[in-house]
Amino acid sequence: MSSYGLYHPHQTLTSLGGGRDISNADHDQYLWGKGNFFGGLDDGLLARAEALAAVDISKSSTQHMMKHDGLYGHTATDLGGNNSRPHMPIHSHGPFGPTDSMLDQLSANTGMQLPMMGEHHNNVPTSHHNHHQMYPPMYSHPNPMNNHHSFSPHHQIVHHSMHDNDCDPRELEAFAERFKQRRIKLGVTQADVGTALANLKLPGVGSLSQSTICRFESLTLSHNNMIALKPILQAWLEDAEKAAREKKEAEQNGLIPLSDKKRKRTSIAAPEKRSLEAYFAVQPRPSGEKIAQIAEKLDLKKNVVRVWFCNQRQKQKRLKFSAVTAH
DNA sequence: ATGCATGAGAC
DNA sequence: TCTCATGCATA
Repeated sequence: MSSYGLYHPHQTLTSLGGGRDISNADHDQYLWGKGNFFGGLDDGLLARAEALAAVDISKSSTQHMMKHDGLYGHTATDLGGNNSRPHMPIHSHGPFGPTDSMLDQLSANTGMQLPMMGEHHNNVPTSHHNHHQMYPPMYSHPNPMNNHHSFSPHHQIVHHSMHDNDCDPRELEAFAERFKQRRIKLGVTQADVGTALANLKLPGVGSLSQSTICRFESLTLSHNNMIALKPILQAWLEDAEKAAREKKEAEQNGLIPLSDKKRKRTSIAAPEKRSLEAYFAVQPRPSGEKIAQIAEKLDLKKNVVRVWFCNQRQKQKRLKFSAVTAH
Protein backbone atom coordinates (compact mmCIF):
# COMPACT_ATOMS: atom_id res chain seq x y z
CA MET A 1 0.00 0.00 0.00
CA SER A 2 2.72 2.30 -0.69
CA SER A 3 2.88 2.48 -4.36
CA TYR A 4 0.80 4.73 -6.43
CA GLY A 5 -0.31 4.92 -9.91
CA LEU A 6 -2.44 1.93 -9.41
CA TYR A 7 -5.62 3.33 -8.33
CA HIS A 8 -8.28 5.91 -8.09
CA PRO A 9 -6.85 8.93 -9.62
CA HIS A 10 -9.40 11.41 -8.56
CA GLN A 11 -9.64 14.26 -10.77
CA THR A 12 -11.24 16.90 -8.88
CA LEU A 13 -9.47 20.05 -8.33
CA THR A 14 -8.95 22.55 -5.81
CA SER A 15 -9.32 25.82 -7.39
CA LEU A 16 -6.97 27.56 -5.26
CA GLY A 17 -6.62 30.38 -7.47
CA GLY A 18 -3.83 31.75 -5.54
CA GLY A 19 -2.52 33.74 -8.34
CA ARG A 20 -5.02 33.37 -10.99
CA ASP A 21 -4.40 36.56 -12.72
CA ILE A 22 -0.76 36.70 -12.90
CA SER A 23 -1.19 37.04 -16.54
CA ASN A 24 2.14 38.27 -17.33
CA ALA A 25 4.74 38.29 -19.92
CA ASP A 26 3.24 38.64 -23.16
CA HIS A 27 5.15 40.86 -25.34
CA ASP A 28 7.37 38.97 -27.58
CA GLN A 29 10.66 40.28 -28.29
CA TYR A 30 10.74 38.28 -31.39
CA LEU A 31 9.03 39.40 -34.46
CA TRP A 32 7.72 36.85 -36.74
CA GLY A 33 6.54 36.96 -40.23
CA LYS A 34 7.92 40.31 -40.85
CA GLY A 35 9.00 41.36 -44.22
CA ASN A 36 9.05 38.20 -46.15
CA PHE A 37 5.94 36.92 -47.67
CA PHE A 38 6.59 34.73 -50.58
CA GLY A 39 6.40 31.23 -49.41
CA GLY A 40 8.78 29.58 -51.72
CA LEU A 41 11.02 28.64 -48.90
CA ASP A 42 12.93 25.45 -49.03
CA ASP A 43 13.47 22.98 -46.30
CA GLY A 44 17.07 23.74 -46.28
CA LEU A 45 16.58 26.72 -44.09
CA LEU A 46 14.60 24.78 -41.62
CA ALA A 47 17.18 22.13 -41.56
CA ARG A 48 19.83 24.69 -40.98
CA ALA A 49 17.87 26.28 -38.24
CA GLU A 50 17.61 22.97 -36.56
CA ALA A 51 21.22 22.22 -37.03
CA LEU A 52 22.28 25.52 -35.67
CA ALA A 53 20.04 25.32 -32.74
CA ALA A 54 21.04 21.79 -32.13
CA VAL A 55 24.66 22.66 -32.05
CA ASP A 56 23.94 25.53 -29.86
CA ILE A 57 21.99 23.43 -27.52
CA SER A 58 24.66 20.90 -27.06
CA LYS A 59 27.20 23.57 -26.47
CA SER A 60 25.45 25.55 -23.89
CA SER A 61 23.39 22.81 -22.47
CA THR A 62 22.49 24.84 -19.48
CA GLN A 63 20.40 27.17 -21.46
CA HIS A 64 17.89 24.65 -22.46
CA MET A 65 15.68 22.26 -20.78
CA MET A 66 17.38 19.44 -22.40
CA LYS A 67 16.20 16.60 -20.35
CA HIS A 68 14.47 16.03 -17.16
CA ASP A 69 16.36 18.25 -14.90
CA GLY A 70 18.01 20.73 -17.07
CA LEU A 71 14.72 22.41 -16.85
CA TYR A 72 15.39 24.36 -13.82
CA GLY A 73 18.99 24.74 -14.36
CA HIS A 74 18.73 28.37 -14.99
CA THR A 75 17.53 30.84 -12.55
CA ALA A 76 13.94 31.07 -11.73
CA THR A 77 12.02 33.68 -13.47
CA ASP A 78 9.43 35.30 -11.37
CA LEU A 79 10.27 34.43 -7.91
CA GLY A 80 10.18 37.77 -6.37
CA GLY A 81 6.68 38.74 -7.08
CA ASN A 82 3.54 37.34 -8.43
CA ASN A 83 4.01 38.95 -11.68
CA SER A 84 7.36 39.70 -12.77
CA ARG A 85 7.77 39.14 -16.43
CA PRO A 86 9.82 36.10 -17.15
CA HIS A 87 10.09 35.76 -20.85
CA MET A 88 13.75 36.06 -20.96
CA PRO A 89 15.32 35.29 -24.24
CA ILE A 90 16.04 31.68 -23.86
CA HIS A 91 17.67 31.08 -27.09
CA SER A 92 21.35 30.95 -26.90
CA HIS A 93 22.61 32.19 -30.13
CA GLY A 94 26.17 31.90 -29.28
CA PRO A 95 28.77 32.22 -31.90
CA PHE A 96 26.31 32.68 -34.61
CA GLY A 97 23.65 35.22 -34.44
CA PRO A 98 21.58 33.87 -37.24
CA THR A 99 18.38 33.62 -35.36
CA ASP A 100 16.80 36.69 -36.74
CA SER A 101 17.49 36.02 -40.30
CA MET A 102 16.45 32.48 -39.88
CA LEU A 103 13.26 33.62 -38.42
CA ASP A 104 12.41 35.71 -41.33
CA GLN A 105 13.09 32.89 -43.58
CA LEU A 106 11.19 30.48 -41.56
CA SER A 107 8.20 32.62 -41.30
CA ALA A 108 8.21 33.23 -44.96
CA ASN A 109 8.05 29.59 -45.50
CA THR A 110 4.38 29.29 -45.06
CA GLY A 111 3.64 32.79 -45.75
CA MET A 112 0.39 32.15 -47.41
CA GLN A 113 -1.83 29.23 -47.12
CA LEU A 114 -2.13 26.87 -44.33
CA PRO A 115 -3.86 23.65 -44.92
CA MET A 116 -5.22 23.74 -41.43
CA MET A 117 -5.86 20.15 -41.87
CA GLY A 118 -5.77 18.81 -38.38
CA GLU A 119 -8.45 21.07 -37.18
CA HIS A 120 -9.98 18.33 -35.23
CA HIS A 121 -8.39 17.67 -31.94
CA ASN A 122 -5.19 15.95 -31.47
CA ASN A 123 -4.46 12.50 -32.52
CA VAL A 124 -5.99 11.24 -29.39
CA PRO A 125 -9.36 9.92 -30.20
CA THR A 126 -10.25 9.51 -26.62
CA SER A 127 -12.69 12.19 -26.00
CA HIS A 128 -11.67 14.77 -23.57
CA HIS A 129 -13.54 13.91 -20.52
CA ASN A 130 -14.63 16.56 -18.20
CA HIS A 131 -11.72 17.91 -16.60
CA HIS A 132 -13.25 20.43 -14.42
CA GLN A 133 -11.16 22.97 -12.90
CA MET A 134 -13.49 24.74 -10.68
CA TYR A 135 -17.15 24.55 -10.77
CA PRO A 136 -19.84 25.99 -8.72
CA PRO A 137 -21.00 23.66 -6.03
CA MET A 138 -24.29 22.87 -7.61
CA TYR A 139 -22.81 21.95 -10.86
CA SER A 140 -23.27 18.40 -11.89
CA HIS A 141 -21.40 17.15 -14.79
CA PRO A 142 -22.45 14.98 -17.57
CA ASN A 143 -20.24 12.08 -16.94
CA PRO A 144 -22.20 9.54 -15.03
CA MET A 145 -19.58 6.91 -14.99
CA ASN A 146 -16.42 8.09 -13.52
CA ASN A 147 -17.96 10.74 -11.58
CA HIS A 148 -15.90 12.45 -9.08
CA HIS A 149 -17.12 15.10 -6.87
CA SER A 150 -15.67 17.44 -4.42
CA PHE A 151 -15.71 20.72 -6.05
CA SER A 152 -14.43 23.90 -4.92
CA PRO A 153 -17.01 26.45 -4.17
CA HIS A 154 -14.63 29.26 -4.22
CA HIS A 155 -12.72 30.48 -7.09
CA GLN A 156 -10.23 32.25 -5.14
CA ILE A 157 -8.64 31.24 -2.03
CA VAL A 158 -6.98 34.27 -0.89
CA HIS A 159 -4.24 32.97 1.19
CA HIS A 160 -5.25 34.77 4.27
CA SER A 161 -1.89 34.35 5.81
CA MET A 162 0.05 36.14 3.20
CA HIS A 163 2.81 37.20 5.41
CA ASP A 164 6.10 37.76 3.80
CA ASN A 165 6.89 34.47 5.30
CA ASP A 166 4.70 32.53 3.01
CA CYS A 167 6.17 34.08 0.00
CA ASP A 168 9.66 33.49 1.00
CA PRO A 169 11.12 30.93 -1.35
CA ARG A 170 13.33 29.62 1.34
CA GLU A 171 10.42 29.06 3.58
CA LEU A 172 8.58 27.25 0.87
CA GLU A 173 11.49 25.07 0.16
CA ALA A 174 11.94 24.24 3.77
CA PHE A 175 8.32 23.42 4.09
CA ALA A 176 8.29 21.23 1.04
CA GLU A 177 11.10 19.22 2.43
CA ARG A 178 9.58 18.94 5.84
CA PHE A 179 6.35 18.00 4.27
CA LYS A 180 7.79 15.17 2.30
CA GLN A 181 9.67 13.78 5.20
CA ARG A 182 6.74 13.81 7.53
CA ARG A 183 4.46 12.47 4.88
CA ILE A 184 6.73 9.51 4.41
CA LYS A 185 6.93 9.03 8.09
CA LEU A 186 3.22 8.78 8.16
CA GLY A 187 3.47 6.15 5.52
CA VAL A 188 1.31 8.04 3.11
CA THR A 189 1.88 8.21 -0.59
CA GLN A 190 1.67 11.32 -2.67
CA ALA A 191 -1.48 10.02 -4.23
CA ASP A 192 -2.95 9.43 -0.83
CA VAL A 193 -2.25 12.96 0.17
CA GLY A 194 -3.95 14.23 -2.89
CA THR A 195 -7.01 12.23 -2.19
CA ALA A 196 -7.01 13.02 1.46
CA LEU A 197 -7.10 16.70 0.84
CA ALA A 198 -10.69 16.45 -0.13
CA ASN A 199 -11.43 14.92 3.21
CA LEU A 200 -10.20 17.95 4.96
CA LYS A 201 -13.28 19.60 3.65
CA LEU A 202 -11.71 22.94 3.65
CA PRO A 203 -13.61 25.45 1.66
CA GLY A 204 -12.50 25.39 -1.87
CA VAL A 205 -10.24 22.48 -1.40
CA GLY A 206 -10.81 19.32 -3.30
CA SER A 207 -8.42 16.59 -4.13
CA LEU A 208 -5.20 16.86 -5.99
CA SER A 209 -3.30 14.39 -8.06
CA GLN A 210 -0.17 12.52 -7.22
CA SER A 211 1.50 14.63 -9.87
CA THR A 212 0.76 17.82 -8.13
CA ILE A 213 1.84 16.59 -4.75
CA CYS A 214 4.99 15.28 -6.26
CA ARG A 215 5.63 18.56 -7.94
CA PHE A 216 5.01 20.43 -4.79
CA GLU A 217 7.55 18.37 -2.95
CA SER A 218 10.07 18.75 -5.67
CA LEU A 219 9.37 22.44 -6.00
CA THR A 220 8.50 22.14 -9.60
CA LEU A 221 5.44 24.25 -9.47
CA SER A 222 5.19 27.92 -10.08
CA HIS A 223 5.85 30.16 -7.20
CA ASN A 224 2.26 31.20 -6.91
CA ASN A 225 1.11 27.68 -7.08
CA MET A 226 3.46 26.69 -4.32
CA ILE A 227 2.21 29.49 -2.17
CA ALA A 228 -1.37 28.60 -2.78
CA LEU A 229 -0.87 24.96 -2.01
CA LYS A 230 1.26 25.33 1.03
CA PRO A 231 -1.40 26.23 3.55
CA ILE A 232 -3.57 23.43 2.34
CA LEU A 233 -0.90 20.82 2.52
CA GLN A 234 0.14 22.13 5.84
CA ALA A 235 -3.36 21.76 7.08
CA TRP A 236 -3.46 18.22 5.88
CA LEU A 237 -0.16 17.40 7.45
CA GLU A 238 -1.19 18.64 10.81
CA ASP A 239 -4.44 16.90 10.59
CA ALA A 240 -2.85 13.65 9.54
CA GLU A 241 -0.30 13.74 12.26
CA LYS A 242 -2.88 14.46 14.80
CA ALA A 243 -4.95 11.59 13.59
CA ALA A 244 -1.98 9.30 13.57
CA ARG A 245 -1.13 10.38 17.02
CA GLU A 246 -4.50 9.68 18.34
CA LYS A 247 -4.57 6.50 16.41
CA LYS A 248 -8.29 6.64 16.41
CA GLU A 249 -9.07 6.85 12.82
CA ALA A 250 -6.54 6.73 10.13
CA GLU A 251 -8.80 5.81 7.37
CA GLN A 252 -10.92 8.37 5.72
CA ASN A 253 -9.91 8.00 2.18
CA GLY A 254 -12.56 7.66 -0.40
CA LEU A 255 -11.05 5.57 -3.05
CA ILE A 256 -12.87 5.92 -6.21
CA PRO A 257 -11.87 3.45 -8.83
CA LEU A 258 -11.67 4.97 -12.15
CA SER A 259 -13.55 3.52 -15.01
CA ASP A 260 -12.62 2.96 -18.57
CA LYS A 261 -11.76 6.11 -20.40
CA LYS A 262 -8.09 6.08 -20.94
CA ARG A 263 -6.30 8.91 -22.49
CA LYS A 264 -3.52 7.94 -24.75
CA ARG A 265 -0.44 9.95 -24.36
CA THR A 266 1.16 11.15 -27.51
CA SER A 267 4.77 10.35 -27.72
CA ILE A 268 6.90 12.59 -29.80
CA ALA A 269 9.84 10.76 -31.26
CA ALA A 270 13.34 11.90 -30.54
CA PRO A 271 14.04 13.33 -33.95
CA GLU A 272 10.90 15.38 -33.95
CA LYS A 273 11.53 16.48 -30.43
CA ARG A 274 14.95 17.52 -31.44
CA SER A 275 13.52 19.65 -34.17
CA LEU A 276 10.99 21.18 -31.89
CA GLU A 277 13.70 22.10 -29.49
CA ALA A 278 15.60 23.67 -32.29
CA TYR A 279 12.62 25.69 -33.33
CA PHE A 280 11.98 26.61 -29.78
CA ALA A 281 15.47 27.91 -29.39
CA VAL A 282 14.83 30.18 -32.28
CA GLN A 283 11.33 31.15 -31.46
CA PRO A 284 9.69 29.99 -28.26
CA ARG A 285 6.43 31.57 -29.22
CA PRO A 286 5.63 30.73 -32.80
CA SER A 287 2.49 32.03 -34.33
CA GLY A 288 -0.37 29.81 -35.25
CA GLU A 289 0.78 29.63 -38.78
CA LYS A 290 4.26 28.89 -37.68
CA ILE A 291 2.99 26.07 -35.60
CA ALA A 292 0.99 24.67 -38.43
CA GLN A 293 4.00 24.83 -40.58
CA ILE A 294 6.19 23.08 -38.12
CA ALA A 295 3.55 20.49 -37.52
CA GLU A 296 3.40 19.74 -41.15
CA LYS A 297 7.12 19.50 -41.44
CA LEU A 298 7.38 17.12 -38.58
CA ASP A 299 4.25 15.31 -39.50
CA LEU A 300 2.63 15.99 -36.20
CA LYS A 301 -0.79 17.26 -35.37
CA LYS A 302 -0.88 20.97 -35.13
CA ASN A 303 -2.36 20.81 -31.71
CA VAL A 304 0.35 18.52 -30.52
CA VAL A 305 2.93 21.01 -31.61
CA ARG A 306 1.07 23.90 -30.08
CA VAL A 307 0.76 22.14 -26.79
CA TRP A 308 4.36 21.16 -26.89
CA PHE A 309 5.38 24.77 -27.18
CA CYS A 310 3.04 25.75 -24.41
CA ASN A 311 4.51 23.13 -22.16
CA GLN A 312 8.01 24.13 -22.99
CA ARG A 313 7.29 27.69 -22.06
CA GLN A 314 5.67 26.58 -18.89
CA LYS A 315 8.66 24.53 -18.02
CA GLN A 316 10.96 27.40 -18.49
CA LYS A 317 9.00 29.47 -16.14
CA ARG A 318 8.90 26.80 -13.59
CA LEU A 319 10.65 27.56 -10.44
CA LYS A 320 13.33 25.73 -8.78
CA PHE A 321 13.50 27.44 -5.48
CA SER A 322 16.51 25.65 -4.30
CA ALA A 323 18.37 27.40 -7.01
CA VAL A 324 17.66 30.79 -5.63
CA THR A 325 17.45 29.92 -2.02
CA ALA A 326 19.59 27.04 -0.98
CA HIS A 327 23.09 28.18 -0.87
C1' DA B 1 9.06 11.60 -11.78
C1' DT B 2 7.74 13.67 -15.93
C1' DG B 3 5.67 14.13 -20.77
C1' DC B 4 1.69 15.53 -23.12
C1' DA B 5 -3.10 17.41 -22.36
C1' DT B 6 -7.23 20.03 -20.87
C1' DG B 7 -9.82 23.98 -19.68
C1' DA B 8 -10.81 28.38 -17.42
C1' DG B 9 -9.75 32.87 -17.50
C1' DA B 10 -6.87 36.73 -18.95
C1' DC B 11 -5.53 39.37 -22.94
C1' DT C 1 -4.49 32.50 -28.36
C1' DC C 2 -1.75 32.33 -24.34
C1' DT C 3 -0.95 31.40 -19.50
C1' DC C 4 -1.56 28.69 -15.45
C1' DA C 5 -2.86 25.11 -12.57
C1' DT C 6 -3.50 20.48 -12.79
C1' DG C 7 -4.27 15.93 -14.44
C1' DC C 8 -3.82 11.27 -16.83
C1' DA C 9 -0.68 8.06 -18.51
C1' DT C 10 3.65 6.21 -18.57
C1' DA C 11 8.73 5.53 -18.16
